[in-house]
Amino acid sequence: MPNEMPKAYDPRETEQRLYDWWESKGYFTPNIDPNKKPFVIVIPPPNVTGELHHGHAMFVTFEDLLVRWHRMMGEPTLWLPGTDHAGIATQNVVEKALLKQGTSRKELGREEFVERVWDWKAEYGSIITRQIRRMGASVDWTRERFTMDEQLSRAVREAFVRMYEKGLIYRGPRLVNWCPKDESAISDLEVEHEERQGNLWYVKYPIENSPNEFITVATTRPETMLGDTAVAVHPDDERYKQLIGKNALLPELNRRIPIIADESIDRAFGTGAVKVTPAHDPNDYELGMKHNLPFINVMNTDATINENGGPYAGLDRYDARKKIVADLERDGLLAKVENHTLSVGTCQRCHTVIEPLISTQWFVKTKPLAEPSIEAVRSGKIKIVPQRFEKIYYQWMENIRDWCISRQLWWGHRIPVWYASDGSMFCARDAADAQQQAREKFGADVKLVQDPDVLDTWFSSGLWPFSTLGWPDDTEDLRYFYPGSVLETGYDILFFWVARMVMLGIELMDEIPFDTVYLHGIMRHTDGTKMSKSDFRAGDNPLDVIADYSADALRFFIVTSASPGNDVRINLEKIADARNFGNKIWNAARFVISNLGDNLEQYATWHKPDAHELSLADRWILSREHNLINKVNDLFREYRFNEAAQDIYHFLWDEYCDWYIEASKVILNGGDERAKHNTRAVLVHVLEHALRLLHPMMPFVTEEIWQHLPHKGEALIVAKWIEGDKQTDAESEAAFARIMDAVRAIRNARSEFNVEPAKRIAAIIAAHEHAATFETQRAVLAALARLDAAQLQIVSQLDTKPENAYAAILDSGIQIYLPLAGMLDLEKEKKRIAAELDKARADAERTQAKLDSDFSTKAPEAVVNKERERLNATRERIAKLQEQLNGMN
RNA sequence: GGGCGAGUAGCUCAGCUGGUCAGAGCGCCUCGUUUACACCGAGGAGGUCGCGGGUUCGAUCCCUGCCUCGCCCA
Repeated sequence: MPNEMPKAYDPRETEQRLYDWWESKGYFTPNIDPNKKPFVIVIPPPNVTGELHHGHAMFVTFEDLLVRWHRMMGEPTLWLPGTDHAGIATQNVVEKALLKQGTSRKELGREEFVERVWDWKAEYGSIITRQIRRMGASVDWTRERFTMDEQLSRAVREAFVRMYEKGLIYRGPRLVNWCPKDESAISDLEVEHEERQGNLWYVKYPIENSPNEFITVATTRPETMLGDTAVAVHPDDERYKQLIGKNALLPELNRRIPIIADESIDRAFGTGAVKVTPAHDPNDYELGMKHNLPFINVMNTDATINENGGPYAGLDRYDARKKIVADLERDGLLAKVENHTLSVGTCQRCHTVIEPLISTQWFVKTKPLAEPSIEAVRSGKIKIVPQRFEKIYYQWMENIRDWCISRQLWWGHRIPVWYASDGSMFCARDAADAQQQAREKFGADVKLVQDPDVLDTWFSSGLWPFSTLGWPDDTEDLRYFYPGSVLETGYDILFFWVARMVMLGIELMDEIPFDTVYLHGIMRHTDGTKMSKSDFRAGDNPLDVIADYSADALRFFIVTSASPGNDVRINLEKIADARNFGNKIWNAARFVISNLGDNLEQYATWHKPDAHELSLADRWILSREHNLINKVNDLFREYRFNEAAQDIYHFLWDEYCDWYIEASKVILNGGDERAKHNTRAVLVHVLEHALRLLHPMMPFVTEEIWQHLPHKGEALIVAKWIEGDKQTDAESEAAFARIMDAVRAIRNARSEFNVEPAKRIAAIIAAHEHAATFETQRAVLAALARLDAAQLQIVSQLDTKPENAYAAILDSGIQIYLPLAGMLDLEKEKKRIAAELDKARADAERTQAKLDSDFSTKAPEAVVNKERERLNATRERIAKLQEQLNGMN
């Protein structure tokens, strides 16, 4: 098996097979060990509205990375999957689908409609879980949940009842955001504000008993005039002072309304006088409360004008607007019309312009919940990463308003409140309990009717970190896995979801739901638009990208492209590059395995040979590997996964493949069996360690390669993570860096002079104090720079300069001569050397000036020393360049 | 009105607590059938790090003002 590695890695076959294998082995399910602290993430449950897009791939990528990392560290790791019923959103998509089928929600009736939604949920729920599997998510499917599961629904009722009994949930008429299309209230958060072009109409309101006198008000919504119950001006406004206390006559309806004064009126807006419509505007609502004005609702739930609108009753709000404006104009009461940009609120789900409407709804009193939630972050008990989101969190929490949680929808958790015919209200965990309460009150059984409304989806999502673990029951899972560890999600649902979980977790569990919030950015199309389920475009489905490039490639692209908290644009070229990377390490592994000989098993365990038994390249790559391990550990802990990914990429591609493997060929093709053995061991060991570091990002290709490599243990997914406490070997790194410099210089010259790639050339290297080391690397130099080993001279000093030779003088002062007789143009060479000399001199001068300045007294000693050393090296190089130039004259 | 983020090579973007940091990938140019890989290898060109001040021995990275774009909240 191990040696049967095809030339190109085939992810299509591999990924599916490995996922099934992992799952069947039970690796995704944690073992509850009371002696260990578990690592817990609950999935942000995707809405069952439709298929997942790349934005979901983003959370899968980061959460799976965290989870695989912690699992490898030996922590009992739970990543709990599930989906959200997404009340209003799902109801909307199903309604749209019904419309296409020529029917409608209302035509079907509540029961039949809800059944259709369950069908929808079944279909898309399974598509979603299939998508999550294909992305490689190591979630514990044995604990999969849905927000409308019976147990989770019980949690919702329990939470409602407890909070109701505590006075944290109340019911009452308030001005709410009303969506006329959904015919439901929505919360403040579900209103999206957008700038639109509109008009400002100036309307003349006649003054009572003064037929030729008017007060002109400016309004952006003339139709609400029907509900006006006052005109307001600023108390100090000289223009209107004499009118305060008088009455105006509402045009067209001829209602008598008072002219009142209030400090909040902006004298600069319009005419400085405004109409007051307490039942249809948030500011006017406040004014109405303050001045005890009547509240006249002029609209039906579908935004048509109701009977209070007199002659306009029955008209749609915009038709009414047109007619009212026309009538005003006819009556000479329209002073003027201006263009005006205004901000309108629209429904997040259906983009209908929302209508502020007075309606009896259920609310959560949020202040008492927000206070401890603010404190949880302020005290550091909850950490938000990146930290800048903490400020945003505070701003929202500190200005929080009560949360309207009732929805006039059919899909969702019914509000657990029952009414008797006299209006008495019974909040209960179930119908029987409500009946019992009623019996106690009335002394007899009475007919009860349950509140027809359902709860805001986010109310149940807010319970997700504990409802999924069995709450309100006292389960083993709840005791062991709550509170969770990290809550990972997009910053766009910080308020909708994260804040609510914190509030409800603290309130109902008396404990924060997680200690870290990691927020990632938004996935965007190439044109910068946000991906969304409601605007699903071709190419948005991760499965399509996975089919073309592999899940590993998609994931690695996401990890490398998403710097913490920043948005990402989907980029197929980068995904292709990530796929190429997988192929690259696949082929590196093929090389390694094919060079191990027959007894592979001896390389399954790493025994580090004594340093003197290792080649310079061996020591170098081991040190580089240790450096990588330390860095990746640091970066992982700081959630800087993109930087860790870049580091692993460059380590494997540039250092391991381009340099170490190439250097190892010298030994592998040589005759020193002992050295061969050691190099093989290093090749396996370093690759195996790198695979462990990479596994959380590219789980499939790493596992597949790992299974081919000699290894101890059953699977990479449960192999031990490598902690970052590794010693590095600065001396070997510097020594090999000089070899690399020499090779690069020779390659550069070869390229510059168009030396045939296959041609082996002669070289003289004056390596000074490094001559002995260079001598040991003779074969490596010859192989990598394609030198003729027989004509490679390594000396410490050169008595006479070779004639007609290309000269390269490295930063380290090492001189390299390539006898490229016949190819060299002496004059050109002089110019080249002279140019280098100029550059070096300028550099030295700059450094000297720096050292002569306050720099040397004020900068830290280490920094100053570094500059000094640099200056010395540059000076040595200058001397050698000068010498070279002199010799050419 | 308040707040946040972005403006770095042709493109897409990295750059941690200020000290070779001016980087990556792609694209571009020149070479290449070297027995892991053309989903590859070698070499190369390319940027006054939005603009103006300031702090500092030293700023892409800190402060301030401005411009452009995006987002959130009211």
